[in-house]
Amino acid sequence: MPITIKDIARQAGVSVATVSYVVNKTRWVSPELTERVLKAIEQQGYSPNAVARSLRQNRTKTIGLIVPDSSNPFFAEIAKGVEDAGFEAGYSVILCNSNASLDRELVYLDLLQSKRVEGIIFIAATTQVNQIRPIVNSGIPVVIFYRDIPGLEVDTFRIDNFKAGYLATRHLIELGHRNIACIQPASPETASGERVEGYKRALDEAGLTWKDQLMPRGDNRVSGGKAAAQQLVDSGLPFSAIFSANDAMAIGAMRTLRDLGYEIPQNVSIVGVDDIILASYTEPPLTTVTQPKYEAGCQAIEFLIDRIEGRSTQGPRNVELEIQLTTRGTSIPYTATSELRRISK
Amino acid sequence: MPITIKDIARQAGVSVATVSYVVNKTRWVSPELTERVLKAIEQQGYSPNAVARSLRQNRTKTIGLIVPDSSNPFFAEIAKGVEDAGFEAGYSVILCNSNASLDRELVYLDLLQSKRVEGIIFIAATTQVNQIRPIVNSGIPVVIFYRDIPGLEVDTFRIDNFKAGYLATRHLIELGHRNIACIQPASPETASGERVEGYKRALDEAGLTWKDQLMPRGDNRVSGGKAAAQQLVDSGLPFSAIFSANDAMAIGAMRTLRDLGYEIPQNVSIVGVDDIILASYTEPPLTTVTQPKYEAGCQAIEFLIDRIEGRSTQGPRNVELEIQLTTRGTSIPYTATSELRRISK
DNA sequence: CTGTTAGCGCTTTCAA
DNA sequence: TTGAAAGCGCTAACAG
Repeated sequence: MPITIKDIARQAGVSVATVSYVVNKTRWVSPELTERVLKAIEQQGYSPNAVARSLRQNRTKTIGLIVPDSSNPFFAEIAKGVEDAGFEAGYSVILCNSNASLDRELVYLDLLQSKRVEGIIFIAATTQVNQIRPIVNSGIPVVIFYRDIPGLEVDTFRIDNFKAGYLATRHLIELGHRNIACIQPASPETASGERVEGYKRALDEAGLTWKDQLMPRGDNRVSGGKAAAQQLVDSGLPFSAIFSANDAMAIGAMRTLRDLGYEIPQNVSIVGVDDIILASYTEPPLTTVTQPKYEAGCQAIEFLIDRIEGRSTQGPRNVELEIQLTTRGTSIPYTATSELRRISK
Repeated sequence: MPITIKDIARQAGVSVATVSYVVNKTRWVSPELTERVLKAIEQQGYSPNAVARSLRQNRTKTIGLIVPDSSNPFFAEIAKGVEDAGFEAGYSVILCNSNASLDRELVYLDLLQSKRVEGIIFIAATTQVNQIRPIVNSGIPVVIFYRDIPGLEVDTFRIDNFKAGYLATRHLIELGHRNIACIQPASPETASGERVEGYKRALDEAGLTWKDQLMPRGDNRVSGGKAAAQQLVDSGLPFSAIFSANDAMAIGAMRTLRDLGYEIPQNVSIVGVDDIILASYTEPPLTTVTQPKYEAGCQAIEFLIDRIEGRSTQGPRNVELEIQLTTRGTSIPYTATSELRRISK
């Protein structure tokens, strides 16, 4: 039996309306009454019931954030941006991990709608995002990350994955590498599949060819990178550099190669994509293609709030996040030792 | 103007009560009516308003999670556990980053209370956590991490920080190290201050002495570890091993030492505490004292729900999380080369 | 300048 | 087996 507005009104000897008005400073109230109200609030430790307010005003000041895995540093950065900028604007965020499960995405989408969040930031785990349609049609603003939903009026944030792959590969080519392997994502349908296309294009333009045996697939995690690197070595083909479709796999590959006696970058150069936090802390630090994460999170919720508060009513905006090559320690010019193989220890 | 229960009742030709009963399966309704209701729901795309329900039932099925920084992998792991176990139990979580600001903690505490969350998991940024008192007294269940609040009826989760420092240092002593430095947290009042006490005790027991010059302070971040390592080297005193009060500083120290020409672990062994994700990915991987994070998050929300649902009404439970030494690559036996200094590059 | 009151959408008692 | 209606706590007309 928590304290309600009535209790305060009673003690202060005013109407509930007056209490509401002083709490919200939403109309002029005489100093005397104001003081009596504030005193009563203070004394009783009154905390206005936001649930009731939300029902009445039809505003929850809450948004939902759906990510595949909030403990993945990449998404954690985005989430932090969302939370920070949301806080500034007076919005709370409900954190939802889909764990890359479509089912769970659906459950959460329903839940968020039911809780009447005023907007949703959706980082879908698969390209199959049509599930979002009913929500969008119901009129609640949505921002989608890294996915394209043709024919849907939503703001989207994404990077040019093709360009990312292209930039990374081009960098290796400019360093003089000719035999450049590629660690691909498990499924070409994933967003980072396009990164591989960028890789191919860069090779093409340089008059180089790509070979299936030098393009093993991984599961997008560190473990997948390890397995892929093993395949690469097992193929027996020469290579002096690797483009990995993401940092996690690049890091896995680094570990395996080192375990097999290769030195990085002396024997093989590696470039990733994403610039996850781990990338700065490998030894040597990983050269990668950076994209904004925290900032993207901030911007996403700002877009959302713009729509929520009716500040932006035009058609969908598609933001292309800026990417850039961050040269660190894993990529060096091709030299005679680049393809040297150490004896396995 | 979203669809309400009335709209469904009207179309189905039943009372709103009946709609409510079929939606919640909370009393028997004849198959005919049930079907009519479900059809109407389907057709109109009705989503029950959880806000109204919460107001009526006085239950929000929501908990608040306050962490210093959700993008810090350590807290991110805990948060993931909270979210996962919360989801299983049907609870949503509002994510709150205090950014280590007392002010922001207070704002969030107020906000959560206002939103009528049913429980709060609070990872305070400072030891100054009395701010939580009013909330606890208001009757809402709270779980506190890593802090002690004498005289307050809250469940707490913590690790034995003294033991962590002791275990780590003991390990180095057993490896034959005699000159063991310590990188301390900036403020001895922080929880990890006790870790330093454990360090001292281990030295004492081994008949070793500690010197202030070999105990520089850092700011608990990677950068602080770098500065501290520099101080250590500048002191000119010999040391063959370092105990760092946390992993972040240990990682910073590793980088600086390596930059100064030391090899790790050949010239100096390092042990940290926390086992943050980065610790597995340094080169070599960091020896550290591990504590459960994801599991602790799960358990914390389960405790909370036990109280919320009245399943546990006894006095406060104080959980001591199990810690253990995880030996990886940065700690090796003392040898003649352990104190060798490389020429700075 | 302040108070009265309807009503937000839902659950649940009570009555039929 | 179902429905009518009160009421959760608050806001915001409207009235005075």
